[in-house]
Amino acid sequence: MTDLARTPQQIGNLVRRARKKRDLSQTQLADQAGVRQETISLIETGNPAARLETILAVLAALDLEFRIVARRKAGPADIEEIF
Amino acid sequence: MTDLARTPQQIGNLVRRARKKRDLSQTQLADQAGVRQETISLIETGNPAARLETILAVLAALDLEFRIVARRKAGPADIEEIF
DNA sequence: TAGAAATATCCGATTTGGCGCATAAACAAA
DNA sequence: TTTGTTTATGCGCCAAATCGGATATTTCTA
Repeated sequence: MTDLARTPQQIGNLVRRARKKRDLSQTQLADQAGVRQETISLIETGNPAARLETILAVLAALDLEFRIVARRKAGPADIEEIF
Repeated sequence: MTDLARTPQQIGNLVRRARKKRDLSQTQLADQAGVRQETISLIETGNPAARLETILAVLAALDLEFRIVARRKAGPADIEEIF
């Protein structure tokens, strides 16, 4: 599992994976993050216009957080992100 | 400089710092990111409702990127973020 | 201190998130 | 297949981002 998050799609995929790893439904995650199930669905499917604060709330609910780092070349471990 | 990005404010601060380190004006950064100078201003001042894709575009223009990691306790190095 | 450069604000228009509420569609299990 | 769960959509609404265009306002520098 890569933690590279360059696109809304990648972020959505990571959120979905983290949620499932914790055995949470979208509704449960939505409750914890203080948003609606619909919003989780949109984020996981890569909604590019999601609000920053919403993403942050969802990550926090998953015990995750963003880190800002220097852009690196996407390596072999990131191949999955291409498709 | 911490790369912890839990709030719109922290993200805004990091963007501003990275921009200045590269000696770019908001207008120059805005051009590179394909947004308006006003938008950069809003992001740097911690606009919580910024669009995800806008943030990503700005980070890319600064050769930065998000990484999603497990939430950690904010340590001494993150004190600045509190104020 | 004057003038320029940089940043913060404002108007009107368009677009869209996220809300409440509701339901359809997809999936899994019995 | 049937039922229950989960996820994706839909409608109307309000708030706000972002845009084009422009201007205050703060900051720096010559």
